[in-house]
Formats: sequence, structure tokens, C-alpha cells
Amino acid sequence: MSAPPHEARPTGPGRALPDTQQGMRRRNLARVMHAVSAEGPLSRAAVASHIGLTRAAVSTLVDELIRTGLIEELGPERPGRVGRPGSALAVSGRGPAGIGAEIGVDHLAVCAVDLRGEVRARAVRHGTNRGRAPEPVLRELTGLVRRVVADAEREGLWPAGLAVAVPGLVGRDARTVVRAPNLDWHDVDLGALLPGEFPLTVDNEANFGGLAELWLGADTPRDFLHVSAEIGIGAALVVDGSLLRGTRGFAGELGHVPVHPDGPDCGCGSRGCLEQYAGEEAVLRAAGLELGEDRVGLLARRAADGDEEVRRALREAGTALGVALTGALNLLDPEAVVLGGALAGLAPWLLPSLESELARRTAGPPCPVSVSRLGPEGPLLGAAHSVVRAVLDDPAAVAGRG
Amino acid sequence: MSAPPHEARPTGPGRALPDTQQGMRRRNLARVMHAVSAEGPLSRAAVASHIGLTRAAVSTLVDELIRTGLIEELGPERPGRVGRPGSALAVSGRGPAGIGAEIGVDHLAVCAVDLRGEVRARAVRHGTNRGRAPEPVLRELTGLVRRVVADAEREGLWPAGLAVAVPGLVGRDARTVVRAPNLDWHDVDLGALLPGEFPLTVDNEANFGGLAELWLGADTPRDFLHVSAEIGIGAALVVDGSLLRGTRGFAGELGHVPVHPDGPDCGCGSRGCLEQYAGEEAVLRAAGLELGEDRVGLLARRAADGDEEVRRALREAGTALGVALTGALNLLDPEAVVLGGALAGLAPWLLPSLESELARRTAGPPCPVSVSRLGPEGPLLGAAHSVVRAVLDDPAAVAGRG
DNA sequence: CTAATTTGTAAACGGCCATGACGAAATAGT
DNA sequence: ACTATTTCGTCATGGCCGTTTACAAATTAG
Repeated sequence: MSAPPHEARPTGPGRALPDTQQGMRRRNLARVMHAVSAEGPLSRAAVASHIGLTRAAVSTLVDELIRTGLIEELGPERPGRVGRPGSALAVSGRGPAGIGAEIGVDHLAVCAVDLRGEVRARAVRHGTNRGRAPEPVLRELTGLVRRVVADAEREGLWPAGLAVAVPGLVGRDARTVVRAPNLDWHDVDLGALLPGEFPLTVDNEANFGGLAELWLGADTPRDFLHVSAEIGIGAALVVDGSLLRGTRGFAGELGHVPVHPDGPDCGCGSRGCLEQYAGEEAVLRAAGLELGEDRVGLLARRAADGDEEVRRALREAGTALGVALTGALNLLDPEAVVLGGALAGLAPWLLPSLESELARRTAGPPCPVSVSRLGPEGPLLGAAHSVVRAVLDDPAAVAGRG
Repeated sequence: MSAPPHEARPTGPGRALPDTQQGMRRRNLARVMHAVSAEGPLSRAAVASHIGLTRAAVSTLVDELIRTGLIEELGPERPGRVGRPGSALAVSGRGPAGIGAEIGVDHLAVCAVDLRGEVRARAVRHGTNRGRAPEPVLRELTGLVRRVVADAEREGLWPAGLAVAVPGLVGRDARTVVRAPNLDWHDVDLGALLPGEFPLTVDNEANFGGLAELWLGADTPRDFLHVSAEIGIGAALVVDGSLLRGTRGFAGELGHVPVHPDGPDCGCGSRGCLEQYAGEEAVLRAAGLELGEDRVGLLARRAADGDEEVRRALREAGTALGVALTGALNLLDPEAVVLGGALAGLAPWLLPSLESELARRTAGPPCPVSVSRLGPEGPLLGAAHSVVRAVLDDPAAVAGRG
């Protein structure tokens, strides 16, 4: 018997729960979880003042969360001020875990993250997946998942769900890979090919990278654009703390924004798309390099070595990116732009031309552009954390399991 | 004593109410209002099954709404089927009213809309406002508002709030006009210049036009782009039934999306912005016409008369619009594009080139482009309805007043 | 060592929706 | 015409949930 799928991508604490007393209760449980999770160890009284309920109400909520193993009582706080010291509460390190997986072009990776946000187990397999059929790849991925789950269970965790990051477009059902050019996959239903023991969510790697930035970034705002690139160039649009997905789930296709409308033909049918100027293939071609393994690393090394041809190619890519981003900034007015994925490693050579292009084309103060500190880890962490967030968003839904 | 400002632009039924029984009650009151408002006359039992509460609970909610004058009992329904007929409920036509106002380049307009969505009073003053100082314009507008309010009050309505549509950028405080090029206004705080008797909201005319389309359009989806143009070209981005405003409130600036990055200089500092190809001035220049009054009407007449120069200018504007929209569609993946405002009147000559450009640049089925049936009335109606929606979204907040 | 302060819990209270029963008002069947 | 059936609106009851109030416990300030 497979577990029921968790609510498709909840966007906030306890959204869409019915407006009845039970729904209220569930939302308040979620608020307690969020407060304890975000603000570190907290006493019941502190939680109460954070979320605006009374100490008595919080007491019963916390009791329930402790009974279900989602919260732990750490013991009395060290008293620094007058009054009886509170008893510190923290989210449990032995409860549910989020299993994140990433299907990259050159690797597979899986990790388990506990409610505290710590990575408690991981497994990686290197080797290209380009052009391989979905079935063998997913069999391999399943093997890694089982290993990570076993490791996590040895530490007292149980898997609350699996989230898979894919380098391609994912339908709004959060299961189907509609198109993944780098893998040459089309309309692959991952739900049918992965273990059904726990709830599954599939999403674009740019989206999960953006969520990781939102949840784990140092001072990432709640409105930003997260740009990431492998062969394609994708963006995660985070608006008011949640992802903008679009009707079909295809939002954020920055790579096919027209940069020079009469430019070279693009595989998408259009002409002069950003991808023709800043995509991996285009940059390699402009730099006079061959395609091969670890293409991004190669570019970075050559650029660092002072290869002027490579540097010029990257400068021009940055300029094109700047043009496309100008359009996006005019449309979305975000608070920041974050470069993630492969772009993070090439940032030193992309940023100057990108930023000067933005400055040139923006009237007021230009939108700040920063580089993700998560780098290539973003999508994997975002995937795992998305499961953790789902638990925080509705702890009652998880209480029965485990 | 002025009324408290209503919650800044609520986005959905009863968002952000505290999770306590009172908040639950308020949300349920809102759900009853929405059901009755949207689904026409409804019996208590029908409301109950619509919103998922029991008949008993709905009874008490309806009693409260009747007491506060927001809902009226129309009397027994004509029984078509077996069983005791219900008593039809409808939102009141004599309760609160939304006052909408529009500051256009060539006119001022004010109207009052009741909870049923009917326009119950209106006032218009023609004459250009281009280059006039804010104070006299707003004095004039205040006069119109007072007249409309007086008319509405004669019909048993009372003003629940004033919403003003402006042809320019509005800050997130929903009071300040940051920049309105057509009026030559900068950083004007409308809150200080308009009567403080009722809650005030100010927004971009494109945004209010988009909301009107969302609320009043025949079968407008919950995800669409509403493009409108006077001198500037603005877009309202409706995502999942609510407006995307951006951090500073400047989202939707389609007019400054780069179309030809090396094109002619634009006032914004960039080059080749959409506005340089599809803006009113650019089109008039391309058509070899002078600037003057009723410029859009002139273009439409000439085009209808078969003026080939004008038609070519509009075709090229449509093409440029298509390029910019391609970018927007790739980023946002909406369900539809709606042309409103001045563009609606020129649609016959813009649409062919626009749609062929979209078709050329889109891989899958192209995003459908339609024309607003509200036309130039959109922003005014959207403004008035935004106040009505605020009442529907939290009827309890309004209960005390009036 | 006492007063003050803060924490956590327990009992009483009040608000709110669900449940179940009932009268009212219509139709359907005999 | 009369009864059975169905549906509507309401009332009384009960359970759930957060609040209020009170109190014991644990710490600091003086």
C-alpha cells in the first residue's frame, strides 16, 4: 500500500486547510513548527509570543507535537534573566526526513535531510546520463535512494517523501518530465518508474535551486530571480516567498527570451534566443572549444588561466544575459538576481559585463546581482528541503505515519 | 475621524486573519459572501454545500450578514423540484459601495459600484490633464467623487472606500504616484491630496484593468497577461488570480523590455525598448502623423480608412509587441494574453502580425491572445470593484461602519 | 531571605461548527 | 384528497479549541 501523495506543492503554512476547528488546529500546529524550526530552540512562552497564541494553547500544541515525535524537549534553558527559565524546544533530529534526489547530466545524487535541516546521509554516482534511456537511470537512482533511506533509518529517521530535481521541464502534476533536452527525455512519468513507498514530487532543477536559495541563503529576499544554467538556461521566479510555475509549469524559461530577434535560429523555432548567446554550447563554440566532459570546469580553468578567447566569450554571454534579464526585471521587479548552478562557477567572468549591461539599461538603482553560495548543491538541497517544508507546513498530515 | 485603511490589497478571501475562532468566523463570513456574490441568488442550503459547512452553521453566518445589511433575503424560491423551497439570498444592493476613480491623460472619471457589481452612479470630466499640476487635478477629482458619493447615498449606498487608477507607476504603499510620464507627475502622495473620509487605494491603470478583466471578463483564466497602452506600455501580471506587483510595485513594465538591444535610445536610459516600436509616439511617428488629441482614435480611423502607412506602422508595432511578449510568455507561462486599453481599439491591425510573431517564436501551441471587451472602461471598473472585493474578502471589517 | 518576575499547567469559560431531531413547505404517488 | 417523501431552515446538544484566570515552580534582585 503506497502512502497518499502529499498535497501538491504547498506554498505556505497550512494553506488550503478547511476552515473548521480541526483545520485551525492544524494550521496552529504548523505555526508552532515553523517558529521552533526558524528561531532555534525556543521555550513555550517564546513560541506563544512569536505566533500570537497564549501559553496555554501553545502548551497543548507542543504536547501533541512531542507525542508525535516532531519536537523534542531539550531541557531547561540557562537562565540569563529574572524569572523561571523556560524549557527549550527544538524540532526533532530523529523524526521524518526529506529525501532529495538530483538527476544531473553528469551524475546522480541523493541525500536525506532531517527536520533541523542537517544532511544526514548522501550518495552520489558520477558518469554521464546524456542520451541514456529513463529506465536504467531511474533504476540506478532507486538504488541510491534505497541506500540513503537505509542509512537514514539507522539514525532513527524515516522518509517522509522523495523530491527529484530534473534538468528539464516538469508538468504541473509534479511527476512528468515533459522535456529534458540534455537527457533527451520526453514525457517520462517518473511516478511510474520510482518506488511508490513515499510521496513523490518532481521539479525543475532551477526551481529547486531557487527554493534552496530562498530557504538556505544567508539573506535572500522573498522576491528574487534565481538563474541557473547547464545546456539550457532556466530561472526560478520566487515571488513573495513562493515559486511562480505558470499554467503548464513552464515558467522561467529565460533561455528562450529573444535577445536579438533576428539572430541565429534556435531549436525552439524562434531566433536569437538567449541560449544562442549564453548557452553552454554557444559559449564553447564562441570560445573555440570542443564539447566534452566537465565543460563548465574547462571554461572556468581556461578563463582563470587568462585565455582571452574564453574570456571574451564569457563577457559576451554576460552581456546577452544582461539584455534578457533587463526584460525580466522590467516585468517582475524582483529584489535581487541570484546566479546559481553552472553560472555560479563562471560568475567572475560573467558578472562585469552582465552588471554593466543592467546598469546601462536600468533607470533607477540597478537590481543587485549575487552569486549563490550553494553552487551546484542547490537543487539537491532544495529538493530535500522541499519535503521538510511540507512537513513543517502540515505536521498533522505526517503524524500518523512513521 | 477618518476610517482605518483597509488591509493593503488583500489577495484572497480572508487572507492573513489570525488563526483563532474569530478569524475562522470572519473567513467563513467571507466565504458565504463570495458564494452568494458569485453564484447568484442561493438558498442557505445551497451556500452550505458550496462552501462545505453545515446548514446550521450557514444559517447563523447568514443571519449575521443580514443584520449588518450585506445580504438580503429575496423571499422563497420558485420550487422546481421536490422538497421545501429555499429562501433566496443575494448580496445587498443598498449596502456598501466601491468608489472607483480614474485619472486619465484626457479625462477624469468616477463611478460607484454596489456589492452586486452594478454601476450605480458616475461622473466624467473631459479635457486633458497632460502637464497639469497634481493639486488642481485632484481638487477636480475630489469634486467628482463627492458628486458620485452623494448620488450613491441617495440610493441607499454608503462608500466603503475609494480606489484611484493612475497612468503611471505607483509605490507599494498604494498611495504614492512615483512616476506618471503622461502627466509629468513625480512622487505625488495622493493620500494627502484626496479626501480622507474613506480608505484610499491607488494603483496603476494597467493593474486595475487586469483586475477588471479577471473579475468581469467572460471566461478569463486565473493566469494571464493584460497588456494596456497609452503613451507607455504596461502589463498587469495576474498569477493564480492575484496581481504580481514586484518589490517596489513596478512589475509589468513591458514597455521597457528590450526588443532590439541596439535600437534607438529610450528615455529610460536603455536602447531599443518596446516603447520605441509600439509606443503611441513611435507609432504616430512611423505613420507620419502629428501628435494631438485623441491620438488612438485617429490611428484607428486612418487604419479603418485603409491608410497603408498607418497600417504598416501598426503591423510593425504588433511585431515588436510579439517579440516582447515572447519573452514574457517564456518567463511567465500564462494561460492567455489580453489586450486592453488603447490596444483594444487597434487590435484588428495589431493582432495579425502579433500572433504570427508569437506563433513563429513559440514551440508548442501558441498562447491565445484575446481582446478585452471592457475596453477603456476597464481601469475604472477594476478600481471600483477592488473596493467591492475588499468588502467581500472581509465582510466583518465593514460591519461596524455605515 | 523576601519580593518580583517569568514559566508551565490546570480548570472554568465562551465561541464556533457538527450532529441530530423537528416543524415547515413543497412534490409524487395512490 | 390524502399520505409518503424530499428538502429547507432552525433549535438544542455536544465536542473541539483557544482564552481567561489562578496557581505552583523556578529563577533573579535587593
